[in-house]
Amino acid sequence: MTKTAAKAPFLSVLRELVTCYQAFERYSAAHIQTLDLTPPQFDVIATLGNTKGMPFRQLGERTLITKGTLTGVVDRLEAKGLVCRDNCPRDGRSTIVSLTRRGEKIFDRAFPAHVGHLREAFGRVCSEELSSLEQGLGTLRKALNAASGKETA
Amino acid sequence: MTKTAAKAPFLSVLRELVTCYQAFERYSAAHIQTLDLTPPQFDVIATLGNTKGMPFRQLGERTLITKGTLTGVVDRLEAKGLVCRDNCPRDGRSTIVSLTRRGEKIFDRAFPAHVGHLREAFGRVCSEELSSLEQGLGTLRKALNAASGKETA
DNA sequence: TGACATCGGTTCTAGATAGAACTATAGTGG
DNA sequence: CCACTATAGTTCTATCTAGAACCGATGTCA
Repeated sequence: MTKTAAKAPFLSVLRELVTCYQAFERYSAAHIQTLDLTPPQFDVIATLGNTKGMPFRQLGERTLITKGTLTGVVDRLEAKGLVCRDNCPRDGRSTIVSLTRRGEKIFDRAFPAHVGHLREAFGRVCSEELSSLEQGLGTLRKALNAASGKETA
Repeated sequence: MTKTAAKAPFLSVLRELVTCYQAFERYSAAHIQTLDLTPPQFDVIATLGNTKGMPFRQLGERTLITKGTLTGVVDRLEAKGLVCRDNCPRDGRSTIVSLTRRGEKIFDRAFPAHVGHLREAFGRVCSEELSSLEQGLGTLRKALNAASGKETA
C-alpha cells in the first residue's frame, strides 16, 4: 500500500478482473471435476468434439495451451483412452489428435452439461450487461496488447 | 461446436474474459520477470510491503494463494533472502512472514515501477469504460458465486 | 542434390497449483 | 487435568505452466 500506488484507480479494476476470473475458474472447475477431468483436459475434449481431429499445433492454438504443456495433457487423455494420436499422412512431423469413441461419448454427455452449468451463472446477468462487459474486456485486452507491443518493438 | 452449445451467447463473453485475463497475465509477468521474480512471488512481496509482516494464513487470504502453495513460494523467497519467517510469540502454531531489508529494497523499487508499467496499458482506456468494466466484472463474479452457492447448498 | 533454415512434437527444468494427509499447538468441555 | 476439536503450517501427489533445448522431417535454395 504505497501511497502513490494505492491511489492508482485502475488497481481496483485489476483486482476485480483477477477475482472474477478466479471465481469463474472455480465455478467451472468444480463441475469439470465431477467428470474426472481437469480443466485443460476438458478444454481439449471440447475442442476436438465434432471434428475429425487436428494436429497438435492447431489444438494448441485453439486451447491456448503451449506445446510443451499440451504433450502432457494429451498423454494423460490418451492414457484414459479418450483421445488417440495418429501420424499425419501428409506430414511426417505432424501428429493428429482425435477423440476415441469413448472420448466422443464423454464429449456428447459433458459438453452440453457444462454449458448448462455455465448458463446457470451467466443467466443471472442481463444480456445488456454481458455485452457491455464483453466490449469492455475487449478494449482492455487491446490496450494490454498495444502497450506490450509498444515495449517489445 | 455443438449446435445447441454454439448458440449460447454468453460463451463469447467467457472467451473474452479468459483472453483478457491471459493478456493481462502476460503483460504483467513480462515486467515482473525483469526483476527475477515470478508473479506469485511478486504478489507476496507487494502484499508484505509497508507492513510489519503477517502470518501465513493472512498472507494467503490476501494473495489468494492456498496454504500448500504458499509454503513453496515463501520457501523460494526466503532462499533468495527477500523474506523471513519468525515464530509468532502469541501463537506457537503461527509463523510471521515479513520482508527482509533486501526484500524492502526490492519492494520500494519494484512496486512503483510495476504500477507504472500497468498504467501504461490501463491509461489507454478511458476511466468511464474502466469503471463500467469494473462494475460488470463485479456483477458477473457475484452471479458466479451465487450460482455456486446454490449448488453447494 | 546437398547444406541450411524451419517446423512439429517431445523432453527437461523450475515453478505454481489444489487438495489431502500429517504434525504440532491451542483452545474447550467435562 | 485430560480428552477432543480446531487451527497453522508443512508435506506429498498429481497436474499444469512456460520456456529452452533437442530431434527428426520438410522445404528451400543454390
